[in-house]
Amino acid sequence: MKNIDSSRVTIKDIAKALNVSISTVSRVLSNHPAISEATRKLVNDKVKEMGFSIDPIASSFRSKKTKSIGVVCPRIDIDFHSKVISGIEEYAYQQGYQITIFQSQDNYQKEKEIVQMIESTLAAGLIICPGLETRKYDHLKKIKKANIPLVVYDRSTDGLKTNKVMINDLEASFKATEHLIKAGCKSIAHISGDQEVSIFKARLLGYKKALEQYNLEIREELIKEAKHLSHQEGLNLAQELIQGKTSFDGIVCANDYTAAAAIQTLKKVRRIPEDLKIIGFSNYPISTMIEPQLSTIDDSAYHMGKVAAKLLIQQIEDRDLDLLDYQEVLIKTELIVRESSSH
Amino acid sequence: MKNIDSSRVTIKDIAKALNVSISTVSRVLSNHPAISEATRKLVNDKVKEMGFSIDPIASSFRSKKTKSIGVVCPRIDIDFHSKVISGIEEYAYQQGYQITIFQSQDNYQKEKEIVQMIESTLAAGLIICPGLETRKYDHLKKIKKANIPLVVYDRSTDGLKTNKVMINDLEASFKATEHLIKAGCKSIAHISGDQEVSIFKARLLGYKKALEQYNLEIREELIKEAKHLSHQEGLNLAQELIQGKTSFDGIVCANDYTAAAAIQTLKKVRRIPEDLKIIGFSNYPISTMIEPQLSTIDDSAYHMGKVAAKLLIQQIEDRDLDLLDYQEVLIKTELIVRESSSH
DNA sequence: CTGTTAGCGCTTTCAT
DNA sequence: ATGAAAGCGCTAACAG
Repeated sequence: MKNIDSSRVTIKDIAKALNVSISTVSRVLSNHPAISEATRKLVNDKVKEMGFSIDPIASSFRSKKTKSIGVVCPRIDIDFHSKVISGIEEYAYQQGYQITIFQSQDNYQKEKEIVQMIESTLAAGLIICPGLETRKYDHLKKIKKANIPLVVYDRSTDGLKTNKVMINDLEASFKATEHLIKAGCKSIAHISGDQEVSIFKARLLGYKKALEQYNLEIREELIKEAKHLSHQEGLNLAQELIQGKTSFDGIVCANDYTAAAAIQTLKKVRRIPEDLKIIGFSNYPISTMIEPQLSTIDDSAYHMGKVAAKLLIQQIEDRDLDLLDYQEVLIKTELIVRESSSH
Repeated sequence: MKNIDSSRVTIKDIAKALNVSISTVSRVLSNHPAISEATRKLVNDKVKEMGFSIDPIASSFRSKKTKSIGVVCPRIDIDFHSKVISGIEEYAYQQGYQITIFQSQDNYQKEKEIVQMIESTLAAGLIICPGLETRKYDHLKKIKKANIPLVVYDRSTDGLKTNKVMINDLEASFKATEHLIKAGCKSIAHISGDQEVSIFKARLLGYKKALEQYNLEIREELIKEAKHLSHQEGLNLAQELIQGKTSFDGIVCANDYTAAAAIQTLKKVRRIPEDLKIIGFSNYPISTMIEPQLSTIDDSAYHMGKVAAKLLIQQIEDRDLDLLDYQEVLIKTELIVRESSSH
């Protein structure tokens, strides 16, 4: 009758109803070993009967621990990030964690602000994909210093020793290029991404490495940089390639938008895949909707999210273990061969 | 020297350093009016000097208020939801709120579980897009009863009186159909979505309403349901339309994937837009990458997120106001005319 | 195995 | 305009 309006049942209410101490109730709730089966059952039954659920705020306040993971990415509505986050959420939820999401908009100031906020919020951990502008990592070093587990995904962070989950971009791009070579291409062009960004640098390197390894000449005039890897840029660069004087029979693109653009532009003047083979990167929805269907590299974004979450939660729960250690996980990508590169 | 390792500076430390009471410090921090300018400045300076920031957990614990908004959607990695969430995050962050995200996977049990958890977490509010399986709204009614502000987005929830933000699907579909009619189409087909889902029902209704209004006959054999609105279904249904005996000179599709499929299939046998005009729905990236470029309806997902967040935060902060009131906001969509329907 | 007790950092009356 | 003090619900020594 007392709690009729205060709505929330507390462990005190449970204890009183059962004539035990609040510690006993608290112990049952946290699965403390030193509790008899009898009282455990008694308490658990009462908990159900009275519809009690623990107040997570009070619990966090007291224990200085939360079940909340901060996630920072440039934008949520980018296909890749939304998939990664989906993976993070799924794994985290399963493990009893919640995720709180922030968008840095690739703005360094905002990213710092967010990270600082997360630090002061007593988050259990932080998963972040640093923005394009981010060159210094002091904000993340502070997180480490504050002893908050940290995982960086997708972008490399030179000089920051921390857990990282990344696509093996170099290997993936190598595989893509090698695939075209094995399909018979002798002169392969590359539409690359912003060379200020490590993953796009890696994709260019993978392309070059494959050419070298198979004794094909690297021709700079066949390498075109698309800063934003947009469809429109792809259209323009494909046109440039056509107009250039160096002939080519294959194109490795750093994403599927530019690859789709290349297909559209080039299929008007060449037969794909007979005379020209094209491969993209990321396995966007468009890759199956274009004709010919686009071969590509699946970037396993969803899987990456799961791995990032797993790595982080491991750290959170093994907090007492070797904190100085860190690992870099390279996610394997999958070559998906469709019509645009078949032979 | 005392706090050298306890890391966190508290209001107590500030108070001690200044020889004022903790209440004074607390008042300054919460902008209480009854504080002299002198002490306000004194405290604020010390706060900066000592690098103090308020402990949000302790604050929430004491005040029973949080700055955390729960967001529940079927999946984050669906283009539409990721855009809505992006909008929510942007507005919420600006207003000093954080968003905690959950995926129901369109699973009713999981959705209930999540909502219950959010309720017990003392969330400041909840924004939800109910899953496809959800037919009962008891879990949401409980949220309302617990006095937690609630906003539902995208899906209608019959029988639940609450704040809603929805696309005006009927009007949008009407506009799309009307556009084809005005462009000269006399016999228009429709590739519809799952008719168990209210928004797809509304799109079908909008289509029919337009035909009626312009005195065109509704022919059931020109209406094809694509349960999942996938590209493959689009391919199949476009084929069915070709093979049917009823001729048509326009197609209104319930999304861009099926519309893209229709274009691909039909441009082999008809001239688009000269002999056949096609319009999609949602303005997915693919709509500008296909040839001819696809006319479509922009669903303003990002804007919808902003509006949802705004509505919710209004409620949170005007908590004392008329709680029984609720509003339904219909988001205006935009007709985007591209090549596939021009005349 | 169980109970007693001391707070965590803050907000908020109630004084003055 | 400021201070004193109570206590939010829970955890975790410590004591038996």
